[in-house]
Amino acid sequence: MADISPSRWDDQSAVPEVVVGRLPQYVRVLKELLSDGVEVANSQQLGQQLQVTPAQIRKDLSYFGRFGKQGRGYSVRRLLDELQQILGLNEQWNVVVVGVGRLGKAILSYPGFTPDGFHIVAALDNNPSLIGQEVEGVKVRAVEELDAVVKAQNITIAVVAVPVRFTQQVIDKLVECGIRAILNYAPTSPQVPESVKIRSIDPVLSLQSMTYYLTNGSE
Amino acid sequence: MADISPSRWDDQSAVPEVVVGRLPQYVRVLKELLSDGVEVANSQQLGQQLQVTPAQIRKDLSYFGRFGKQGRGYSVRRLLDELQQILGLNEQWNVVVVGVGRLGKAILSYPGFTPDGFHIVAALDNNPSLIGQEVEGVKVRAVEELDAVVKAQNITIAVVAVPVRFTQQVIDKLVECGIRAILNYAPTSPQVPESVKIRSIDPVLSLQSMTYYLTNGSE
DNA sequence: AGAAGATTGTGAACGAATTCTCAAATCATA
DNA sequence: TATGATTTGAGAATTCGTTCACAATCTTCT
Repeated sequence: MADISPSRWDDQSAVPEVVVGRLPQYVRVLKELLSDGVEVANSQQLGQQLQVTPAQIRKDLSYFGRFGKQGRGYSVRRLLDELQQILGLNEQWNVVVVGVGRLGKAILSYPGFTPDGFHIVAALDNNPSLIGQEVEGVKVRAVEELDAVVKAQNITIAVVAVPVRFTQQVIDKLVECGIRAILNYAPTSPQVPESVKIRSIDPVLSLQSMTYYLTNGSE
Repeated sequence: MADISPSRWDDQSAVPEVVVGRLPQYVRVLKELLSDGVEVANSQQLGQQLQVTPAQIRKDLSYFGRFGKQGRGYSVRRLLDELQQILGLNEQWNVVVVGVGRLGKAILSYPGFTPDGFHIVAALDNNPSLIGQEVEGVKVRAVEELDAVVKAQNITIAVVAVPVRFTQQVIDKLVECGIRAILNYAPTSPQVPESVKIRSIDPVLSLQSMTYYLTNGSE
């Protein structure tokens, strides 16, 4: 069954990570077009919306298949479906939030996750006065219950919103429990094994990379 | 005064944007090392913390000067100072938040901006029942007052936390007022002129780019 | 049905970013 | 002060990502 591949280090025709990073944006735009009643769009039009070249869109899509029609363009509905399939956006993803402080509460009350299939089904904290309380319809439980909660509720994704000094140890625990995707809100760059995906939400870093241009820009 | 340059499109020895994007992370790590009492660090050690190769750190820094000593490494304090200087992090940056809904309020109450020199000095909304109220010590004013507020309070950076459908028009207004750095929290990719820097905070996009690997990963 | 026009998909060319490599510089030790 | 061990800085080599260019294919119009 398996290929008689000599070296097993690198994957087949691996899709570059930058490409995967752009697909969700394509999905966004396609959804918008669809709700505007647009049935067909070509790479030129898509590129305009997204500020990328038509060639890039075509090349990106070509990693996954042939979704367009020459002389015409892409069926918005078809392409949207395909991309959602590729990204796994048809599934429901159960999410645990670790850390129910100011930030964690804001995340629990953020209405933007659910419409895209990300369901926050559990919340953990180590503050005794929080444990047992309900926040946004989710009962807060002790961090010690992590493993049980992850297994019981079939959780695959974790959102981390704990103070910096706890971040690494929390993430280590998450990895132990088999979590393979982490969204980190703490202002630090935690270490994870290669097999685990992590993205950090870090507004201060974003600001700091812009002040460079404000300081050194045209003057 | 101006150079007699034939084409004025590209800057001198422009620093790649990816490099600028990494500098704030270097600053983070250096601050941590300093507070741990570490006086000297070499590119190997820095790279370990940051998950980048030593060569990359040296190359990145070489765009800005020669900060290290052969056979020894970098003075943590010196390098930190230099990078903060380069990024303009010694200055105080005044920030306006546009949109004081759930998200805007969370941003106003986020304690992570101030220690890094980003001061939220104004908040705008178009909701009459919010205007005039104080949120986290900042009085909410009407969006119409944008221009006056930006001028009066010497604001250079804007944070946008309005509903998607208002985002582009708000950003257009900000650009008109001379704002040149925008941190956008709305789930959309707004268009800005080249001279304006924009970064988007978009947790859903981050999640969606990870589900790709959960769906198509090792199986 | 045939011709003219549009647009994809993809190999090739190009450009950008990362990593390699090593001379030059510094430090540590005797 | 000389020797050996480190480590930087930066050109060269390499890898990675984007854009070009065009054959193949589909649409539209007469």
